[in-house]
Amino acid sequence: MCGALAPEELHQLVDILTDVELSAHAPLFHEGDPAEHVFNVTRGSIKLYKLLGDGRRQITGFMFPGDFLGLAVNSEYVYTAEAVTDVKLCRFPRRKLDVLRERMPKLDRRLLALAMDELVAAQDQMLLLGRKTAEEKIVSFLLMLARGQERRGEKVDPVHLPMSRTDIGDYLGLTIETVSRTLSSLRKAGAIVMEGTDRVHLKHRDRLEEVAAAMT
Amino acid sequence: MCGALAPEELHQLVDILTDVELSAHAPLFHEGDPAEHVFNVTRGSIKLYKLLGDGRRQITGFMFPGDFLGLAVNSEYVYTAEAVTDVKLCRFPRRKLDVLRERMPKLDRRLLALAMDELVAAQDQMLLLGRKTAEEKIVSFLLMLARGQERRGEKVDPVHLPMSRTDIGDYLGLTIETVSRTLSSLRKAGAIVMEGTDRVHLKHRDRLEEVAAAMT
DNA sequence: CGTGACCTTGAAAGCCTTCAACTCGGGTGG
DNA sequence: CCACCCGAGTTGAAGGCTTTCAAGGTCACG
Repeated sequence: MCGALAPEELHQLVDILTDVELSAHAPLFHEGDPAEHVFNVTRGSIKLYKLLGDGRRQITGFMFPGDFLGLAVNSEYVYTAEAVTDVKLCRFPRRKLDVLRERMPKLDRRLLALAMDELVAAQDQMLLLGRKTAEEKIVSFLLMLARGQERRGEKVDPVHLPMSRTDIGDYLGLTIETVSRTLSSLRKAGAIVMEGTDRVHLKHRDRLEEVAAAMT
Repeated sequence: MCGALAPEELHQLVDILTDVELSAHAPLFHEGDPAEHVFNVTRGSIKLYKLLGDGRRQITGFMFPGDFLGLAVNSEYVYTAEAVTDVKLCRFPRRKLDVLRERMPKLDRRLLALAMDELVAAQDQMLLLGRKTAEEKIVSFLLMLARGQERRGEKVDPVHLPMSRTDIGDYLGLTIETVSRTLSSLRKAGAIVMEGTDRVHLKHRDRLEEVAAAMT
């Protein structure tokens, strides 16, 4: 399944694509490491995060099959990447990618489109982190996961939560307790139905969309 | 001054570059508008923001001379842009840009580099919004402005705050009162010296850097 | 069936917000 | 010329949402 990034451009170079497997919670690379590879997730999920000096953590994104990662500046990764679940990735040497970009200018266009999408997502996340309440954050998160499942052609219901409550909190700027309490209150309000701790059925999705966007 | 984006690529096409001037607080475009142009700030500063349904606002960035803006998806702007101060910009039709990108593949590379830088900044901002305290946010913000002035070759001291307290709050996920109180407390602690309401002298910048990064 | 990791729930505390009043500076018009 | 007004900023006090601290529950695993 290696080659999801740009099949048409890469098929001639499959020999330098390497399949990589990681167990849940295994690190892929750390912020500041020399950025020698870029990756494509083919299976499972990965979290990207940054740390403050005292250990506070902000997860900047979760990556799912089809997603591309390996953002670097000055040849260093700008975030840490860690497997959430067991993961399969496709690895590609950055130097080769650079060579390829020279030869195939269209690749830059493709990468630009990816970067733009990520940038849009990042800005939505800023709005979430800066201005939404805990409930709005949780609802937005659930909807985001649902849309991801839709986009990848997976079943939409139930929404799957492969990550821990701690991870969810570190993604939404909340504590684990607030995440738990908010899910409970949504459940008690009938907005969601939990199936175990990692599957959620969304009820009245249109109403939830309104909550997430703070439509009065 | 039109042409800061990519002088070498664009000098043959200056005829489709248009200088634009805006008064303070004038809107440049709104989220959802058809994205017909891209812009380069040549003078003054601009804020970019997104709104929730009930009016809550998150400023996703401030743009200064040399910065490029006009991010769009599906030909629509994904944020609102508004002049903070009187502003001069260089406007470029997006369709022409697309034509140019066809002819000059290297332009995509340039744009990709810009998008990457913005993405890195966006992730730092997520860490700030999700995990930093009010004091850490304000200190980080002042240092960010200071670095911007350095990068553009302006005087570093004092740091200039062209935007209102409301704007600062909407950028940092705080209220105007918390911004004001935090600046006051930093002043009383001797960490900064205010010169009017819009100029700040940073004392012990190394200590402030530690506060911003939460180095224990 | 004990153990531990993860999750949930309760109670108290705290940081930031909300509400409110006051100050300051600039522009305007009497 | 100066009183007045208005917007922006500051400061105080009370309140609330989320965090912190603490305890208990659940489930997988050895």
